[in-house]
Order: sequence, then structure tokens, then C-alpha cells
Amino acid sequence: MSQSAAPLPGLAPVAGAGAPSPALAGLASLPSGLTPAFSPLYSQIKGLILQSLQGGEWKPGEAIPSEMELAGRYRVSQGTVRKAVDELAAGNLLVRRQGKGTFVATHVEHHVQYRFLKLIPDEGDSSTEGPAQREIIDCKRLRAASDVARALGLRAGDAVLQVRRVLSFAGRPTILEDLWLPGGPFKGLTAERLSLYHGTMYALFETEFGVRMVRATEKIRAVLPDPEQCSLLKTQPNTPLLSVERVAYTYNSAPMEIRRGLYLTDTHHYRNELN
Amino acid sequence: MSQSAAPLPGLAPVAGAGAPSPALAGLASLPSGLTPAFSPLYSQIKGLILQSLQGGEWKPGEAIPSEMELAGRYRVSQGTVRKAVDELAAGNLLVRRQGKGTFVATHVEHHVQYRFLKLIPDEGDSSTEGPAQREIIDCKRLRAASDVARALGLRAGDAVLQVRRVLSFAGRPTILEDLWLPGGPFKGLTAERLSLYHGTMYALFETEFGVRMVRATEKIRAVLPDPEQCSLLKTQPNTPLLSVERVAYTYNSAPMEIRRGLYLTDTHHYRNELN
DNA sequence: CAGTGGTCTAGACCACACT
DNA sequence: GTGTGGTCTAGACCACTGC
Repeated sequence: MSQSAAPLPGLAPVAGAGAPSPALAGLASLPSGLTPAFSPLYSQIKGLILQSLQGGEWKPGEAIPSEMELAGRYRVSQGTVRKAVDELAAGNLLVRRQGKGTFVATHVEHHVQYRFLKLIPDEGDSSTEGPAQREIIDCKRLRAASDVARALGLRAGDAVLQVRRVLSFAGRPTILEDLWLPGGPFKGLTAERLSLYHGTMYALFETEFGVRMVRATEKIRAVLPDPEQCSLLKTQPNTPLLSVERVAYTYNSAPMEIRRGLYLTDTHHYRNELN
Repeated sequence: MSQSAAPLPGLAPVAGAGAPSPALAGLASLPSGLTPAFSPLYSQIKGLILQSLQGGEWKPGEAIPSEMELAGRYRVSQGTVRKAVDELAAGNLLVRRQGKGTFVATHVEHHVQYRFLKLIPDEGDSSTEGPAQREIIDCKRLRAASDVARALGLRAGDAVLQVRRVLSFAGRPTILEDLWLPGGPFKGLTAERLSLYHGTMYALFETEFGVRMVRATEKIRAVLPDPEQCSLLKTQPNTPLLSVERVAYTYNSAPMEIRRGLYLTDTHHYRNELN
């Protein structure tokens, strides 16, 4: 069949039947001498699925159509859909379950409670220590400082929410988090709502605000706490802490959260796997 | 074709020709009521390739046989070999290069100089700051303490090498590393040899000792330096440092190195990507 | 049982690198 | 051109889930 470099049109052209069938018609010739930027079919399918994900056609936790169905919709073979779904599943956007279907990944009911938190107790596994106690210290609306605005893709002065909370393990304050959220998507978020919700923040963002975090980057440093941080973590001023600055992104790689965590690492450590 | 759960025998049974052909004969029935542990063909092929990698049949940097050739050798289709190679490539054990072949991954000529070092300068990319200056402080032979022995899979008292070095960026000491290596595989390693070698330690391990590190885990904490560490890093005693304890593994997931790094994070940070 | 994802094959053709 | 990996298809069958 033809494997053209042309992008998939909104509605796929008609496909042949018996023999290997062209799913992509020979689109209009390239506009100019630019690089053709060959993109394989499965990659274009992946893009289309991603669009449906972004557009909310399938919600977190729901099943997406079967591979056969998608193959029919996009006029490609099942194998091609499969490769697209494979990559999305590898990126934790979809979850395959044999015999049941393929589902949109979710932070809810994700038995691993904290998807992005890599702090674990030094001995034993984190399941032995039980869930963290969460205390919301503050949740206020304010105007974005220039650095926060830049990191969130906003303009300085735009409305942002700032949340501060403390996580404790076995009654011991261990994590102090400050986070900033764009005011628009998170309109209506209050300290009370945060306190009442049972589940992770990211699960709340997903179910209450339709914002699903997909990816994040972290910058880690060692720092000393200021007096206020000391009192919140009930620690000495000369206790070194891990500073973890996280930027979390939604589907379209748009930053939707900035979070700065201070981790006490005398009984826990940040675990990382390198490949 | 038949997709049995039987493991691939040393020499694959004869395959049919025209129709979908059985690569796995119906092996002897299961010994007892244990779980059959179904393993797909491509997964078994992956294991065989891994064995060849471990056994040194193909050395780092070399090309492995073409997919067609491997398909012939293992009596399976090219697609099955492909899936096996795909997974090994995803795990950074192999590197595919279109039009050229598939190569055994290597730490040498790996233009990204430090495969496992995630400390990067705060501004700009690491390419602008140039290579690190390396200074070997010490390299001595000793008997393994019980904790080191355990982590390396040795017995307490076995011979180990301990190396200490400092990495500087732009003349500024930034990283202090202590590392322990099993005495056997690294017999003959000296401070001089380390100093003279141009390239990363892992490249040296690979070319001079035939030990290729494939995977690693890190435990990260914030700590304060002791006086000796202070003087080596030319820093104040109250400067918080990142403590990074790494265990690096070879092919068979056997630990082959313990490394404890102290990172100065005033001008650099540890960068991590979460998916 | 039907429906879903998962595996395997065989064959065709494309993109790329080398010679 | 030849050989390599890369894409795509069509069809068959297996493994798992739930009705």
C-alpha cells in the first residue's frame, strides 16, 4: 500500500478492499521545498486518538472503542491502530486490559496512590506505612508573579490559586508543598473542597475540574528551611531538606501546575530508576 | 500457528513452510500442577538474544545479525524477532539505526557523555558548560564491610575496590563520589588507569573490564557534609548537599557497582522526568 | 458463547545508508 | 543497486473476561 508523508485528512479517504489498501490518498503535492517530514500512519492515528482524548470524547476511566472499531473508523488495519495504542499505553495515557478493552488512564482508583510522588520510606514498602495524613494550610487566590506566570504559560498578573499543605506519615510532618494553579481551569477550588476530598489532588483535578495531568518534570536540590517552613515541618533550622520543583502538564503539554515540595529525608528517600 | 507456552529449546524445532508454521513444538506436558506461565514467542526470543548479549557473542558497539538472519536462526518470522528487538531497544540494550543495522548499546561514543548523571546546570544546557574536570582522590583495595558486601551480592570480607573522586565544572568542585566495585571483575583497576582514561567510568568498565552497566537505581536524600567532604568540595559545613546512592546493574541484574555521590546544588540541579 | 486484546505469520513496499 | 530497519496489511489463532 502507499505510505505517503501526507497528514491524515479530517475524514480519511476511501480505502480499497482486497489488496493492501491506501488509507491515505496521495494528497496535494507539497507546497514548497520544505522537508516532507514523513510521518508514519500509526503516528498520525496516534495524533487523532490524542485529539479525542484532549477533546474529552473519552473520559478518564472509560473504555475507548475496540481496536477493530478504530481501525474501521480510521480506515487502517488493526495492526496500525495497535501500534498507535501501544505508544499511548507506553506513555501512560491509555491502559490496556486483555479481554476487556483499552481504557483512558486515570489518577482515580489508581491503586498506586501517588503517581508522581517518589518519596518512599527507607525500610519496607510504602504500603506498610499507611496513607498520608493531609492538612491544607492555605488556599488563596492571587495575581501571578512573573516567574509563576511564565512557568504556567500565563501573563504576569493573571489570577492563580496558591495552595499550601503538609503531608504527614505516621503523624510525623514530612512534606511541605506549595502549589500554584491557573485560576481559569480551577475556578471554584477552595481549601474546604480540598480538605473534604478523599483521594489524591490529581484525582480531584480530574474528576472535579476535568484536568488530567499526564507528565511532569522535576528539579531537585538540597536546601535549608526558613523559619516558617521549620515550624510547619516541626524541624530544626539546620535540617537539610530535598527541594522538589515540579511542573505538571496536561495532554497538550501545556503546564497546568507548579508544585514545590520540601521533603524531610531522614526516614524517607526519593527513589529513582535509571535506564 | 501454535502458540504454546513451552520454552524455546536450545535448538528450535523444524518449522513448516507455506502456512503459518510452528516454531515451538508441543513440548513435554507440564511437570505438575504449577502455573503454565505462558510466555509468548517474542519474549523467549528476547531471552535468547539477551543470553547472547551476556555471553559476549556480540560486543558493545558491534552490530548484531540482521532481523532476517535472526528470524532464520530462531525459526520465527521477522515480525517476531522485531518485537523482541523492539523491547531490548526500549530498554537501551540495543540501538536500532535505520539502513545500517541493530547495534549493541555502549557507554563509549555515547555523545551524551554521562548516561546516568542527571545533574545539570541551572541555566542553559549542559553542552555549554563543557566537560567536567575529573580528579581521582583515591583508589584502594579493601575487604567489603557487610553493608557493601550485601549490596554487591558478595560476602563480607571479600575484596572490593573503593574509589573516591571529585568532578568539577568550570573549575568549581561540584560532585564528590565514592564508589565500590567487586574486586574480581575489576582486578587491575588503579588510580593511574582511571586518571589516564579519556571517557566516562562506565566506558572504561566496558572497554577494559568487559562490564557493561545497563540499569541503575538511586536513593536521594538531603544531607550536610562532614569536615572531610567539606574540604574536598571546598564548601561550608552548613551547605546542604544532595546525597545520591546509586546501585548499578549489568545484564543479568547483578549489582556491579555502588556509588555514593554528594552533589552541590547551588548552580546545578538534579533533573527528573515523570511519566 | 462472543468480544476484546495479544501473538504470529507472510508478503509487500518505503526510507535510509553504503558502495 | 543491495541490504538494513521501518511501515502496513490481511488473516489466523490464542488468552482472557464476562455474559
